[in-house]
Amino acid sequence: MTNPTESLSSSLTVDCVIFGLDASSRLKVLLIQRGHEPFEGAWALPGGFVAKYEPLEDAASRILREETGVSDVFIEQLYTVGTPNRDPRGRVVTVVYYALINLVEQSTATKSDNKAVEWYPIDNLPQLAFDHADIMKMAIQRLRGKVRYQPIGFELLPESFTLTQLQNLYETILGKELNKRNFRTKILKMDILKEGSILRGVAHRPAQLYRFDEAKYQDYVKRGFNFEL
Amino acid sequence: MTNPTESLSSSLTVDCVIFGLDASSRLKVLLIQRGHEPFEGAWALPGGFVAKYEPLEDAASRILREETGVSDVFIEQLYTVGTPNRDPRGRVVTVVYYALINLVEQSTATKSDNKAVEWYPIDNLPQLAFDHADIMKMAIQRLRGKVRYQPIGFELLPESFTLTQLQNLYETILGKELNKRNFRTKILKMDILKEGSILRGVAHRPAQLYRFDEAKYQDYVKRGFNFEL
DNA sequence: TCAAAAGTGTTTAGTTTACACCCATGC
DNA sequence: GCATGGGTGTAAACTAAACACTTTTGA
Repeated sequence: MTNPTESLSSSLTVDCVIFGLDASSRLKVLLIQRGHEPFEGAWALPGGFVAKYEPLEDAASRILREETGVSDVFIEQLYTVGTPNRDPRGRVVTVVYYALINLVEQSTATKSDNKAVEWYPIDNLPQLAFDHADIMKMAIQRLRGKVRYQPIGFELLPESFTLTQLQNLYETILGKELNKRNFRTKILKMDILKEGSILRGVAHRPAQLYRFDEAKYQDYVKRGFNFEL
Repeated sequence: MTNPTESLSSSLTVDCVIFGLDASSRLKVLLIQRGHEPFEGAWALPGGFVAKYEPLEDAASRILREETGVSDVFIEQLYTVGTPNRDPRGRVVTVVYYALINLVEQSTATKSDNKAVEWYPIDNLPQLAFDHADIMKMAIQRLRGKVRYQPIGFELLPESFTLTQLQNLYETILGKELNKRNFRTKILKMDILKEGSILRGVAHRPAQLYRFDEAKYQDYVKRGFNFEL
């Protein structure tokens, strides 16, 4: 039952955990160094206020765009934190989103408008401000869980990718090695990839490029198919 | 980056999707009939305001307790909705939680403090107020997804239960029949149930009662075990 | 011709699926 | 003794795991 006649004044913000995969299949996250108290000098997740009539997800997309110049990428709500004293200045409720982008194709123009902005590998994060370390942990956990039964891994890769790249991605996120033979057999048997061109100009046997066939996948889903790796 | 110096005044509420399993393995949800505009007469999820210094989950637990008299049960954040016009009276941001309780053991004392309160089977819901139909859909989807890879189903059953009850629960939530033989083999092989007494006084072969062995489960989890059904 | 990564064959162990059957009880 | 769930045996089909091997390229 919602009765907003007696309204609570609190700050509503949105933070973004922006995951990016670099050229060498390292999973990174975008952090911003705080320029003032509290936590001056510490690194924090990019975030900002939700405007008066702004949908939450729009706010998240806006922040993502402001910090990376990127739009039209995977973005999804992660969790809402509202512990009363998480910000020393007063009560702040923050809706956290996470986004997945590819660092090679996207021009990762981290507009350095006099703020320090940095991509940090997720296994080597600095000290984080507020409760952002907890949030990070949650985000990674969510990514780990979700990547296994939803085809979101493709969001981190370039449009066209090799099976080895895909496997590296899964190995990075899941934190364990996978058997090449079995990985290939399994993913190809799902029949949700379409073949593209051949990646030439490498000092070894050229690889077949694939892209995720969204339409085909949706079709299979309708018929009860479940992605699972 | 959170800087609450310029603060947005908006209403922050918490709603609860309270799932309950009745004696005949029907999955139900607790709804409240609205006594005033907007949506007067329509059914809605129980909810209420977050107090000034109240943690979000405490608010959810409080509402759950107020409506059902129940505490110390499974409760988890589901999603935060904040579409600008979802409440005709102004902007309301709602953090939705879902809870799992057992309707047989818990005294489901739906304190009828002059409000109409009702348990509705999830496959036969009335017209819902606000965007609560969307929220319900999300909650069911989450329950469906989560029940397969987290041992949360036990939260809906009494402390002691038979394997048939457990299977019925899974069949209800997943919406499909499961093979008795295979279900039993699989769940017992996980070795996370401990045997209890025998359920006597029934007009058929008495059943072995089991209870979920939380400690053992946590132990297995530490060693990399993943619940999966 | 060699290094490096792409890509394939095949065996074995384990799991899932499917079906059929027996068991213990109250009425 | 029969209806009603509780509970088990087992064969066949399918997957997963493991390992070793061949292929194609640039330098």
